[in-house]
Amino acid sequence: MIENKPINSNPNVSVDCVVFGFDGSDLKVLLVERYRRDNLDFQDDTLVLPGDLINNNEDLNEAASRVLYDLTGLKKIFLQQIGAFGSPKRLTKPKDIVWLEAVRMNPEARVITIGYYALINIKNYKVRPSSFAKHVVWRGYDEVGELGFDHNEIIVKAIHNLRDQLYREPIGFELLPNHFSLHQLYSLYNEIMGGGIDRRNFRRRMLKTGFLKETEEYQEGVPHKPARLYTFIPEEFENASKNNFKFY
Amino acid sequence: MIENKPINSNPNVSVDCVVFGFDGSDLKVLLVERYRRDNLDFQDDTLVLPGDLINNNEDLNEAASRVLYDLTGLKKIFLQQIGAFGSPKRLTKPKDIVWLEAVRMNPEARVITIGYYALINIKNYKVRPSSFAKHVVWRGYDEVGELGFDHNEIIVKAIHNLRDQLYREPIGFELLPNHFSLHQLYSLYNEIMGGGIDRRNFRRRMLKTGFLKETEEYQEGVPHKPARLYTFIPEEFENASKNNFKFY
DNA sequence: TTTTCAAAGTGTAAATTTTACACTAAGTTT
DNA sequence: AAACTTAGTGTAAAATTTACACTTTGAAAA
Repeated sequence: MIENKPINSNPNVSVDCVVFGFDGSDLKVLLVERYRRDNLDFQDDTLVLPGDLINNNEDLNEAASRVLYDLTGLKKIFLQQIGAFGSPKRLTKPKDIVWLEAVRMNPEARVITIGYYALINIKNYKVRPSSFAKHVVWRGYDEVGELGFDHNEIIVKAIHNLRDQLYREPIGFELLPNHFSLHQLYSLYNEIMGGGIDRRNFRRRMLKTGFLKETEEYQEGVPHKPARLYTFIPEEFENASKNNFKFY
Repeated sequence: MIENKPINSNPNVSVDCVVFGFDGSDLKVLLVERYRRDNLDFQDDTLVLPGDLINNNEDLNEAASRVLYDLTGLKKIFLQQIGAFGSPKRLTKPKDIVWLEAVRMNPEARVITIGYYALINIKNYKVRPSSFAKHVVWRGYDEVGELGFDHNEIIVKAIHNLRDQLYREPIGFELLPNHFSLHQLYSLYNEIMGGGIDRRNFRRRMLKTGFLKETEEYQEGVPHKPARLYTFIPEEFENASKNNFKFY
């Protein structure tokens, strides 16, 4: 199936997105089965990151947003560029070549990809009932196995970047519902940072920042004392950022 | 002057390098006068970052290294990727278009550039006596004026990245001679971070890290007490990095 | 040779931040 | 009513960070 892309698709530059989601205990990554996505007529169980060639008239961020919209139906997803991946060998695994020849108009073309990571609230992402969803799968970020192309490398970089940002920018909230318990927030941080965070100290520190506001809502349907829900106030964060703020 | 580039030069992807140098008190950036570099027959006083289209068979880092080698004669320069810049408008200033039409085989091509920053010991960079050097100029990093293309944006990103890394990775030493005084190191950090660092505390902290070793050498030719020179021990840094090291 | 100048080099006490740690409270299920 | 599960809370010790000023040393000038 050779692509029927817009003529203005650029053969040399693509974007690939590491979409993170948090299910309450594990940090997951969204992967696609490329042979099903692309309706190939041969078997190939390779998983890859969602991605595509860019169009010549679109910005890189736009391209990444487009890819995510096509995949999830979501707009305004949190997106962060993590850099360019351009090894001349990045598309030279045997299966990758087969795939390129089946799908690309010029399979020999040198392709540089721009990596992004995206954060979505996994609850907002409704798996579409159509065949569309059949090629999509969530995997624990450290259990993805060997992906196609250089996509393992991109995930590693994305994780680094995510950890780096987690205590500098208020990005964790992107992965949670609008109203969340401190336990959810704690689990998220603890999971992303690889464990070892003290629960009480974490709670104190987060509250001290002043950009969590308590709501009058509580957890529901849990078989124990329900936790109070909090919400993140972006304005307070902006404020704090101006005046020598230290998250941690 | 249309370029006589290797055929395998990729029309859609370039690299641009923000080369930082430190002269003892100011952080400088290396810029080129593009009309002189490219022997154009019209006047154009625009300054730009050193950069070039990549070749199809070379890695992105290789391309950046090549650009720096061509410019400075130096190999093994410290290089760090800072990301891709790909706005469709990034080459649309009037003067930029004139330049593209004079120099590029396909001036309309969409070009994504991969930004790098490089750190060099300014003393090692001998301005070549030939005409080669005539198009090169050092400028204070915050006094570069309006550059061609989107190169101001790239510098801003480079500075951010540099500041970010300065206390995490031992990159400051790249800008200094092998043997340096603590005063030089202090000035460097203080300049890059925008001032306000306490001199005594800085000295203590740096020594405490354990990856500075004192030499038996002293400053020479200064009209006051000569400072002891130190040297950076990469092995000690690697060591410290493994065991929960915190620079700051 | 003495004085002057400029930067090198040094220590401490107070404030702040970080860390380690365990029991009571509240709601649900049995 | 008892048992279970997670929510929610405080403190003291240790470590780190901060603020701050005088003495030393060598070269240059007088």
